[in-house]
Amino acid sequence: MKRHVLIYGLIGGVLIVVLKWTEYRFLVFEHSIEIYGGLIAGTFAVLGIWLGLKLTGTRERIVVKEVPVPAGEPFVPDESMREGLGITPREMEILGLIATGLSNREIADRLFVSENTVKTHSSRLFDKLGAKRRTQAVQIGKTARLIP
Amino acid sequence: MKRHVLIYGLIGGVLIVVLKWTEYRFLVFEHSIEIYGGLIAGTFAVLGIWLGLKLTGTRERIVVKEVPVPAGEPFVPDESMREGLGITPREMEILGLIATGLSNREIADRLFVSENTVKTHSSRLFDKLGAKRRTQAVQIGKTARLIP
DNA sequence: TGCAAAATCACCCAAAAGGGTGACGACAAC
DNA sequence: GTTGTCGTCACCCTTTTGGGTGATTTTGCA
Repeated sequence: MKRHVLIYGLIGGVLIVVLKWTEYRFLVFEHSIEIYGGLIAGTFAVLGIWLGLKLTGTRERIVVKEVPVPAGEPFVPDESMREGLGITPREMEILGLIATGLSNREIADRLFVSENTVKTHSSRLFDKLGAKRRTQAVQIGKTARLIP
Repeated sequence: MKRHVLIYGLIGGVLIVVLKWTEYRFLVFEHSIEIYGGLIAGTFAVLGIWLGLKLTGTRERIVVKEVPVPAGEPFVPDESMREGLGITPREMEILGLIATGLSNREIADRLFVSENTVKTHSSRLFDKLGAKRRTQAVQIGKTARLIP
């Protein structure tokens, strides 16, 4: 996003030069004020549109939607299943955080450990679950009742 | 969407008249070319930004509010939610396959399309869901009742 | 029947994820 | 005390993902 502002400033600088040139070229010597005005109007309109488009990259409208959710048991992780697979508590923790859609970096920050640590944990976790990807690990963990 | 362009043109026409007026009012009699140019530049930049803002469709960001409901139903994907987010059927299909833990390559093979196609589908899907990762997309899709 | 949306694919680049290996301290069990 | 598990971290290398851009074809609907 900072790049855009920079580019905008640069283009602005170039424009000043161009406009200064056109000023003496068309205005002073031929006095064609209409061309000058049109030029400025056109370029700035285009520039404005572009800026506006760039600026609205993150414009979102919040829509609150009520969603029915199955009420009932608050879910308890299957401890015996966890033990059976030889998954350590820490690995379970990582699995839960993976399931919420966090990246390794974010998990590392949340648990105050290094990203490498998270990676070894998840690596061993995937191995124990027989998963090749984190999405698969989540899927398996879900069917195994390790996570809700 | 076309209305905006029309309005833009109309305003442009009005502006030309106004500018013509200011030209004789301020420019010819006082020769303040800088003010004239600045005026045009400013107005058109603002106009352009406004147009750009109008042109970009507002993106909807779902905020799910969970409401407890008697559990038991075999799950039906929330069509209104899908439409509301502007997610296409094909993208839904990809979301479902992602949720099962498949890689892009595997999804591509299953749907008989190229991996690139799957990537663009998932890319747009993540954009619409406001997800940065596939695991997050799955999580969001789940809470939005798009997938079981 | 013509336009807009959807679906398809390619290419490049950067970031994230995953695999493999090795290492070190803490702690419990034996 | 030795052994084993657990949690921690590093480094390297490959694969996977994701972002961005651009283009073409299909198709559904006005």
